[in-house]
Amino acid sequence: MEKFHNLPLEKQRTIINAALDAFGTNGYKKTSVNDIANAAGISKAMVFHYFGTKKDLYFYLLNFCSNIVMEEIKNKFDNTITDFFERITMATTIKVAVIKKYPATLTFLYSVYYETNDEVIEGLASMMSQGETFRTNIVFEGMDYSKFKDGVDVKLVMKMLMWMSEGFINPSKSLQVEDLDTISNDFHESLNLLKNNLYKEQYL
Amino acid sequence: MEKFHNLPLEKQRTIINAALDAFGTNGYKKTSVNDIANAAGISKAMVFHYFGTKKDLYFYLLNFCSNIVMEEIKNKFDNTITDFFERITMATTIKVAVIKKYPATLTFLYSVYYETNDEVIEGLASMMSQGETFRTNIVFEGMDYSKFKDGVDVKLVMKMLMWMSEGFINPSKSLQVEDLDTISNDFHESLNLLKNNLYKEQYL
DNA sequence: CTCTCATAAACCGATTTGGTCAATGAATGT
DNA sequence: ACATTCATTGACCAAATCGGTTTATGAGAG
Repeated sequence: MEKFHNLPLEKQRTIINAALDAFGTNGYKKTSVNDIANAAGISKAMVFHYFGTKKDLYFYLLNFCSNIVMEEIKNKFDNTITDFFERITMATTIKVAVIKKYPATLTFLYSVYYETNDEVIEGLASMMSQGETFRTNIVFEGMDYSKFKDGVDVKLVMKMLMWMSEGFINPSKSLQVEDLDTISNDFHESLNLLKNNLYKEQYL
Repeated sequence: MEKFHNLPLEKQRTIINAALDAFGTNGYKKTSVNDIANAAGISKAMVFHYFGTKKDLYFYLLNFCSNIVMEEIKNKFDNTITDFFERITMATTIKVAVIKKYPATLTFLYSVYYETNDEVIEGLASMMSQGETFRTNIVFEGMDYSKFKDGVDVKLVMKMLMWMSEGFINPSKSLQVEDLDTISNDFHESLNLLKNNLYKEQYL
């Protein structure tokens, strides 16, 4: 692996992006090392030279993405914030930051979650449950629901926002990084719109 | 093709579902006829027996799905409805109906939209543009935006709803058909919530 | 003028690909 | 009872692709 890390950072980025994108969209089995090499603009032999085997590469990426996400959470997550919309905004900001670093990170992790291939699932189980509980905790735990107008079904609002953020960072849509700021602005404006209309007036 | 249509309908369904699912999740090139045969519980030879070639099957499915969607639109679409939320509700109802008929229809069509394989793209271009303009027309054309409260950015609401419906029918999420009614109920309730809070009082 | 080492093309056996074909066997007509 | 039809499949085919290795090249460091 030292071989890989001796490369110029830009080249590392290119290769990692190519690999994340390939695995993320096609899964472990359907992704060939050739796919990755071609997308990265290097020869297939180099991939093996850097990472050993296809499986090694896969787990390297998994570890790599986990670190990115966790680091971003460590930097940006503030559990003292109890306001519903601020929490969501925070979560989205984290997502956007991750995507800006390596665009296919979430697509890849998402695909890992649904991976079924025998050669890799064994190494996945532990990490999965961990991530799952973490994710729900981060969004749901300790939030202040009291600011909503009476009659507003907060669980429903939550679901709406889940759907929105799923559509918002839809993997399949060839999301350009340049558009990301525009879109995330729209998203934050949407949150404001909701807040303005669903919170009691005293909290606006 | 007569061969295929002589099969019991249930078996046709199984095969089509398997093929739509496979092509939809893995694209044309990465989907092998074996994948489809195995998922459908028949031998690979039968697939060729029924459909000729892999490419023939692909275009058969494309035509099949287009028909399903268009038929459902013909049945359920009412362009005299100008109310924003009723329009959205209608569109969603159509989507749900399509999914109930053949769960992978939209996933498949979505994947066709992003297909890049040389062997098939040529046959796709015309159908694509057609579907695109149709879809935007169906949602945007002739809608009455005047019922919203002043200050509500209708375009933004539109985007929200787009995101919601994307997340709502997220292909990757292993959406069970049994859950579909529950989820679509939630979706409709969400629409009501929005309507109640974004429309001028006189229109509630 | 070496020695090292990143790199890619050529190569390896094994598997998989799209597609065919012969053999089976259940149904049908006579 | 026998012949015919035909859906179905496992075996098969050449060609491509698979994960992975090896060899040849060439630029850079000592």
